[in-house]
Amino acid sequence: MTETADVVELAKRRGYFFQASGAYGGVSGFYTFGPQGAALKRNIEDAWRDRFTIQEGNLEVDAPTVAPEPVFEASGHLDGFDDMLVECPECGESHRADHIIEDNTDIEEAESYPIPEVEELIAEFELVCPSCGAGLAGQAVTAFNLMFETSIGPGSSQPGYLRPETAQGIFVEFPQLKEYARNQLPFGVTQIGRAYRNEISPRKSLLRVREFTQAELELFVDPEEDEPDLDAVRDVTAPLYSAEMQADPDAATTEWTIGEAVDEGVIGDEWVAYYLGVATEWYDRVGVDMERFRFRQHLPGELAHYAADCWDAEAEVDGDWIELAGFAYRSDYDLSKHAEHSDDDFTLFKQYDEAKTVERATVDPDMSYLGPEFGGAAAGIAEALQSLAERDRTAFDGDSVSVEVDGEAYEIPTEHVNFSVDEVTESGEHITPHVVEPSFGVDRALYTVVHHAFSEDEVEGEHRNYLSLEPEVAPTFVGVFPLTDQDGLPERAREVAQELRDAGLSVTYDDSGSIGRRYRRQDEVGTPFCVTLDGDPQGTATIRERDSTAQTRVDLDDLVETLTALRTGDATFDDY
RNA sequence: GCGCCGUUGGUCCAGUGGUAGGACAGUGGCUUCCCAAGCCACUAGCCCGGGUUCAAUUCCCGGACGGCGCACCA
Repeated sequence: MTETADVVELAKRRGYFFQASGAYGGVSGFYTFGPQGAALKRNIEDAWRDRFTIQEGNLEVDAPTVAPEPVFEASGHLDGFDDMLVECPECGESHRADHIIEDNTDIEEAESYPIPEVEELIAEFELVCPSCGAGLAGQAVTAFNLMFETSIGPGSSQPGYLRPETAQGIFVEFPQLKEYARNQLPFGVTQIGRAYRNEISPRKSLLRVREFTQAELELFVDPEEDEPDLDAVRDVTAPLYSAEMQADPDAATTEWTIGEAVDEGVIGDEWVAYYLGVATEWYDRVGVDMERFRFRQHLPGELAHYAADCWDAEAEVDGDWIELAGFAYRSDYDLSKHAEHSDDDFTLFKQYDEAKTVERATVDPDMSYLGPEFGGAAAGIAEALQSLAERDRTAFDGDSVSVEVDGEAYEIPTEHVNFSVDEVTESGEHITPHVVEPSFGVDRALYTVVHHAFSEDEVEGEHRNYLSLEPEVAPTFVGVFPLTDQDGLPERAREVAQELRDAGLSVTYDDSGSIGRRYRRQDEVGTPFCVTLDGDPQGTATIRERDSTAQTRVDLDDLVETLTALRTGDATFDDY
C-alpha cells in the first residue's frame, strides 16, 4: 500500500478529511475536514497567523469570497481563465484552440476572439491537429472558465465570481487599507480564507480541489527605499533548487543559508529571500519534514511577465514534489491594474526629505475665447496646450501656438493662452507601491504535515501506525484515561480532564477497552501525550509520550503546568 | 474533457443471476493496575438510473464518484 493510500484511509476513518456530500454520491473536488482535520487546520492557520501577521506586525483582513465582474477584468482572471479547447476527431487529444491558431497564422492574441470566430478560423486556415495531423475543421471549440460564476441580486442581476485567490480582496481594498496604514510604507496585509477554482479535473485527494484555503500576505513596499530585515534570517539554512540547477542535469538541490544565497545572487530579490527564510522556519515549526522540502525557483518561461523573481516552496509526498506556497515579487502590477480599471487612487503620496523647488510651465487658457472660437473642441485644446507646455516651452515663443486634437490642427493666438513659467514647491510625489506576495496553500500544508507525520514502528512486537504531529498543531493535545474502570478511577480521570480543559488544552477522555488499545487510538490520531490515572495513593499520574511510548510520573498538582509547558514548547518530554 | 481500471458494513477485502461472508474498528457485558490480550452478545453494507430476466449486488447501457495516463493547472 502506498503512503497516500494509508494516509487517505486513516484520514477518512479518524476524521481528518474525506470527500464531501458522500451521501449523495460525492462531488469531485470538495472535501470536508472532520473533527480532527478541522482542528489541525485551525492550528496550522493559527501558527501562520502568529508568524506572518502578529510577529511581522501586519494587518489581517477578511474580504468577501464573491466580487463583481470588473474586479476580475482588472485582475486579468476573466481573460486568463477563459481558455478554448478543441479536440482532435482522430486521436482524441485536446489542444488549446487559441494556441493552434497563433502558432500557424499571423494572428496574435487569438484568445480574445469569440468562440464561433475561432471555429471559423480553424476551418478557414485548414488547421490540423498538432499531434496526428488530422484536420480540425468543423470540430467544436469549447470554452472552460475556471472561475465559479454567480449572480449578485435577483432578476437580471450583475454577474459575480467566487474569488480564485484571496489576494484580490486585498488589492481591491488598497485605497482604504492605505488610509488605515496612515499612508506609510511598508505595510503588509494578510488574509486567510477560501478561494475557488472550477477545476476541469480535480485529482490527488486534497491537492487539486475546487474549494480551498489560502493564507496570503501582500506586503506593500517602496521599491526605492524599503528593505527587509535580512539579518533576522541570514543564518537560516534552506534547500534551494534554482532555475540554473534545474537546467543542469547534474545539479541538485543545495543547502544555502539565506545570507549566502543573497550574496551569491542565487535569490534575486531580498524581500523574496527574507520570506523564504521565514517560511523555512515556519514549515519546520508546523511539522513539515525538512528532508523532504525545498524551494524551487520558477524557470524563465514560468514567470509571469511582471514578476522579477518567483520561488515555490515544495514538499515531497509519495515521490512527487507538490507545490505548497509561492513567493513572488509582483512589482506594481496588481495595484496599477486596479488603478487603470477603477476610479480610485492606488498610489501613496511620498514626501521628499526636503521640498524641492522646481520651475513649472503652465497655461491658463482664456476659455471665454476658446469656447466661442472652437466650440466642442475647446476643452481638448486646453488640455493639449497644458501638455505641450510641459513638453516644449519654446512652442509658446511666437505670436501663436499650434496644437493637434483628434487629428485636427488648431492655431491659437499666444495672448489667449496665458503661458507662464512659475517656481513651485514640490513636497513629494505619488508612487504606486510594489507588492511582495508570499502565498500559502493551507490544505496542502495540512496534507503534507499529515503525510510527513505518518509513521510506523513496532512496540513490543506489535505493529503500530502513528501520526507524529507537532504538539503545537496536533488536533488533540492530551488523552486522559483511568487505568481501569474500578476504584473510582473514571471519576478522578474525568476531573483531571476537566481541569486540563479549563487550562485551555484540547483534551479527550477515554475509558473503553484496554489501556493499550486507548494508547494506540491516540497514537493514530496523533495525540502527543496521554495522562493515565492509576491507584497510586501519592496523588500522581503518568504522562506517556506518543513517539517514544515512554512514561514519566508527575504530581497531579503539577499536571497542568507540565502539560502547558509541553504544549507551548517551553519544555520537552525529555526534561521530565 | 478523452482512454483504461474500479465502486460490497465505519475501514480493508471475499463472493454470488435466487439480496451476502470475513478481518479490523465500534457498542454492551465479564476480566484487567500500563501498551491493539481473551470470552459472550450486539450494531452495520451490495453507488445511482435504465435495460435484459420469473428474479440483478452479480449481465448490458448510461451517469456519479475514485485511481492511473493524456490534456489542463492563469
